[in-house]
Amino acid sequence: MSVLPNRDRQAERREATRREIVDAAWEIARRDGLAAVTLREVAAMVGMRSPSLYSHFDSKNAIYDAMFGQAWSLFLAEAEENLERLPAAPREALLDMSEHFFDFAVADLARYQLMNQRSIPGFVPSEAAYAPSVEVMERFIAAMHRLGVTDGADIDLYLALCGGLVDMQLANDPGGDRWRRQLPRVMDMFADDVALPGPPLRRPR
Amino acid sequence: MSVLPNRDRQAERREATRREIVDAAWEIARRDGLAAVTLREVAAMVGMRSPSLYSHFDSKNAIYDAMFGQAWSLFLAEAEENLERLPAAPREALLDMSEHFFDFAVADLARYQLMNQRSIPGFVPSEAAYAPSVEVMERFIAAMHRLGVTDGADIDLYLALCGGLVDMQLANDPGGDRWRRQLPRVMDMFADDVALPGPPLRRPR
DNA sequence: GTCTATAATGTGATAGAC
DNA sequence: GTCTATCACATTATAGAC
Repeated sequence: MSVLPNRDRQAERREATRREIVDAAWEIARRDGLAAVTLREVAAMVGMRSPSLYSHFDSKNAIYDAMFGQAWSLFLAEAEENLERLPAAPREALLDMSEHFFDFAVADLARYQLMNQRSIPGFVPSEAAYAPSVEVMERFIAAMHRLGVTDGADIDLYLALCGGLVDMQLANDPGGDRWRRQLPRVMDMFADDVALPGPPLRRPR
Repeated sequence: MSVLPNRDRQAERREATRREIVDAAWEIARRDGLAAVTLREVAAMVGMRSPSLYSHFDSKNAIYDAMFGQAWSLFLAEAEENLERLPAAPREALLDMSEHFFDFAVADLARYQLMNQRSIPGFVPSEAAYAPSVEVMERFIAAMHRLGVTDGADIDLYLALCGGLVDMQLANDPGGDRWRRQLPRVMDMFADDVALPGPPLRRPR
């Protein structure tokens, strides 16, 4: 009878190479912008010629797709962790969630553009790469329900508030905290509007 | 003595051609995305070969630069108009401004990306193209002052609120009004927070 | 000044040898 | 799985006709 190894070393090696390629693409994207990624430079960074990349990815967009999925998977893992350890007080919990999202977004502009803006013409994430972002959304909505926020419009609003602060921070004060420090104020405005209990996060004016 | 014509017909023709080129670029950008603009297609649309474009623009980025300047100049013209005819009631005025910005932004995704997001690697707007956006900002701040909003942090917040709703609308409900219809609510939240007088725009919950 | 013709360089992608 | 060779095409630039 044949004896199968319990680990597929070849598949592991292959996965490691795919990861190397994706990491190189991230490095270029962070340095020069998402659209500045070229297959030649990616290949050079991992010690290949560009055609060899096609043994690992079907196209350049397939690399973007892997980057998209990886970014959302990472955020999903962080969000699971974050949502489990939320403060008991609803307003504190809101602030905690928003700060976590904000810091993740602001840490990497290229990543944020890939995850949340459609800046690469023709790139549409695959079902598989999209899945973790759906999962994030489901868990986020569940967490909001536990805080007492159940109306879809309220959740839409919360997302717009966080996203707006992030966008301004990235566009007009990268590396600073001019918009980040308004998070407690905005969370209070939101909590007041949806009538969440508890003392305000900051002193009223 | 020499008689100079009082109109430079040649310069006029030249300006008209530049405008044709920019319009063609907008058409492609709206159809396929900002980064999908190619000199070949632009040239073909205006009946030229691509090298001829260099008689009118120094580079592809110079075309983006003209587009950037044109978009902000158009918004400046609209904003001047809008800011002159604001309702007297501060809350109504806030809503009016935000709806105007929102509708302008949502009407053209490619234009919004060029104006407000850095999605073209290496493209940095020139001083001249940037000028109208600075002018918009100055006039907007003056208008806010007239409404009684003078704190820089409050103005930062207002911009983030509007931008956040726009981004969500464009990304998650293009063509719809899922976030637009929250504008009155958000304007009330803001007006309450900065203690603007007047009745609320919408019925409190 | 404005165009056509052409070319140098760089890009994503494919075919086929090994 | 990686390479060489090559493709089709875009970008950018120069030379020269008109």
